[in-house]
Amino acid sequence: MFSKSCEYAIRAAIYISAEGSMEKKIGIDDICEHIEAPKHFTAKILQILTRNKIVSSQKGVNGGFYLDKKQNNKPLIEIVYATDGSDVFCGCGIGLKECSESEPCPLHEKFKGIRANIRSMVEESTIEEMAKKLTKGNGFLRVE
Amino acid sequence: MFSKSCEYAIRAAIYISAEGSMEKKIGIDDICEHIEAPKHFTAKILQILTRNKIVSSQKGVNGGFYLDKKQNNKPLIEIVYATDGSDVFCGCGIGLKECSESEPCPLHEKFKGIRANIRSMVEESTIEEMAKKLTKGNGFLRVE
DNA sequence: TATTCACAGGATTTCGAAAACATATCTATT
DNA sequence: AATAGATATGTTTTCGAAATCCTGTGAATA
Ligand code: FES
Ligand code: FES
Repeated sequence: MFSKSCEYAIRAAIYISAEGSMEKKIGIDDICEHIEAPKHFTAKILQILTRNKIVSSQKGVNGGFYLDKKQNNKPLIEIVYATDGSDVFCGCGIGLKECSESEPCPLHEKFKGIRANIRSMVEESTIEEMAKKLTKGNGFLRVE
Repeated sequence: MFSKSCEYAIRAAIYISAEGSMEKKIGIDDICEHIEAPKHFTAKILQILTRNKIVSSQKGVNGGFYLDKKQNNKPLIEIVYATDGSDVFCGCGIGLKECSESEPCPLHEKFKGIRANIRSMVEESTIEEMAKKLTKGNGFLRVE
């Protein structure tokens, strides 16, 4: 459904939101350990999020990643767009070059509802809301 | 969501159901042209469907693929299981090693509903029903 | 101002899904 | 029985996502 990049991106953003702040920036090693993701690859993905102003970063000593108030309130869909583009929300469920109402695949009617649900899921969930689950102990970003 | 193999498999099965019969078997070239899929790769996938008794095949002159009455009534989920396994129906939405109720990811509650819908979609749609859309002109397996 | 820490960014490698190839096997037809 | 036409099967190649490596750049601190 989502690419690995996107999955890591969502997990990383939530972790940074839960653990970090303007005063307490989170380093890449810390992030990767807690979300169980490959370091260099994750660093690259965080670059993308930073360029898209979804997370903030600070170079140098005591540097790291953090989210400001505005960024905390962003919905997850922004992360999906930044990493995977809009394909998830408009592609055909069984691989037709394009999904259309005029030449729909046999699954189209049932699938477009699901696609809309996926969109709602990431559109209506903010990074902060997800982070709150972590803090409360109701959510996890890695298992074991 | 589904792998390329699975997408081609679903499209191929529906096409065979719509166009073929015990008397009129469908060849690989015919199939690939009408569902716009790579020939050799699709042949390999049809092997899998044949081994899993989802489609029937006949070698030799005038041979090809077809579906008997029982096979026509099978739900698409059997194709998904044969090609992709059960991961789609039980994996975590943001890539945790495993999805569990005891250590759920922050998206778990919202995602498991979507996952169930995907399952219903392929569980409640039979190959024959999908094929019927083609015959009626309400469904397509390739665009342009 | 020199040094060190941590992110930024380009270049490269790895790995598995996707695709192509080559050969074997089976069957209707002559 | 020989042949031609079709699927079956094992092997190899391609390609892009995923992951790594290496160097550059900015900021804090001593
Ligand atoms: S055409 Fe397949 S989902 Fe719309
Ligand atoms: S743990 Fe992520 S979907 Fe269940």
